[in-house]
Amino acid sequence: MKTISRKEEIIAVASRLFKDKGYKAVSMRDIAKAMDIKAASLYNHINGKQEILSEIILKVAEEFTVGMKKVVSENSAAIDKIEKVIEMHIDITVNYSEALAALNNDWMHLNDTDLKAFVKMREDYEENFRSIIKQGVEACEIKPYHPEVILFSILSTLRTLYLWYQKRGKLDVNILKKDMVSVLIKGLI
Amino acid sequence: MKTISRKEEIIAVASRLFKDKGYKAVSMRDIAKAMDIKAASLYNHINGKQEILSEIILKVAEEFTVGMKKVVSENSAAIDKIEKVIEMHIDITVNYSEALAALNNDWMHLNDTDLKAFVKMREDYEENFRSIIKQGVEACEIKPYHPEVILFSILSTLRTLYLWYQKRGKLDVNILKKDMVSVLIKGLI
DNA sequence: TAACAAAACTAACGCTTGTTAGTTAGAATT
DNA sequence: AATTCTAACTAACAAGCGTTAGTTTTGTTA
Repeated sequence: MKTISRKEEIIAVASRLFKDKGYKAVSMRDIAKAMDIKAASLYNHINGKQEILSEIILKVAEEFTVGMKKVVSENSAAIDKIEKVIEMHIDITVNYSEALAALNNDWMHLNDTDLKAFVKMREDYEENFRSIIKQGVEACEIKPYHPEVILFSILSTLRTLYLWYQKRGKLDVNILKKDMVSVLIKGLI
Repeated sequence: MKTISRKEEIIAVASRLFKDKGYKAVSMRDIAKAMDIKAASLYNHINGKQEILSEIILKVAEEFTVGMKKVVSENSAAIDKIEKVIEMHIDITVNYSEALAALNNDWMHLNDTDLKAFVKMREDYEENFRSIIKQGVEACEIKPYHPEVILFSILSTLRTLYLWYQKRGKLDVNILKKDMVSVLIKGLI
């Protein structure tokens, strides 16, 4: 009986519109028109425009947080952890490809409370990733580049992946994982 | 006697504001307030909001186009060309760090004519880069990964560099170049 | 000092924005 | 059959938007 509620439908439609034009450039009337109803009707299901943005962004942000926590708690080599993070990132990209645009570009339009929560999650995520890389450098699993540059390089690639995943016609996930892991990691060892 | 005109001043201030909140979230009154004048006064120097965006984006886009053309015309190994592209990207990032946010996030709000021009430049740029990589793979200078994945990986990193360059307190350019070239290229050969 | 141009100002325009109030049609429950 | 609930509707609000017209200030040149 698992059907999607009207609220989830609004969020899905909004995600798609936000992806193309950005949060501020999409009006409630735009969202309503895309659903063939009037703007006022949206308020039977959601409390406001900002709430839509929160639901989109925080849901995915929590996925990242949970995924990272799982990887960190593993008892394995740093290089394997990095591989796991890359694969986790790709999985989330595939499952939430529409939401990632808002997460990357419109997070600053969250309300104060949600903004603080988001920034905290993001900082923690980066800090965890940084620790894994440092651990790998110290254990000599990874070449002694500046950890910050490695972190930045991998993270930029993963964070922009959603753009290419959509443009290049939704490639096969397993092939994608294999290629990305190769390109991003092989140079480090 | 090279002083900056009022128009250039507006564009500089707008770049900074667009970087933080995005084109659509910044009003003409915001820009004016940041310059301690009234919104209407801006129109003594510029024709409209969209013109500001065009000036910001197209100026940098042309820098990239010119830079790429120079690299392509060189008579050198593919791997050296890639290195040159990376260095060129870093130079532009350092010189136009404020403008790059608009170029990356707000290009879709350009007017029809400028939008077409921008998209064309961007496609040409990517196509040139792709050719260099293919050439490198065929000449066995580069490992035989899928060229598209290599292109995507390098380009995402370079395109997001402006964010980190600002956050990490404006690192030294030459060190940055050396590290980036290492991390991005060493894994390929 | 008078004339001029540059660049600021005030006031207002038509339009869009997010949102609220009150109403109505149809389906589900009693 | 009567009631309640759900989800749509119309109409309107105050605030903010980009932009224009007309006016005043300011600084330079004749």
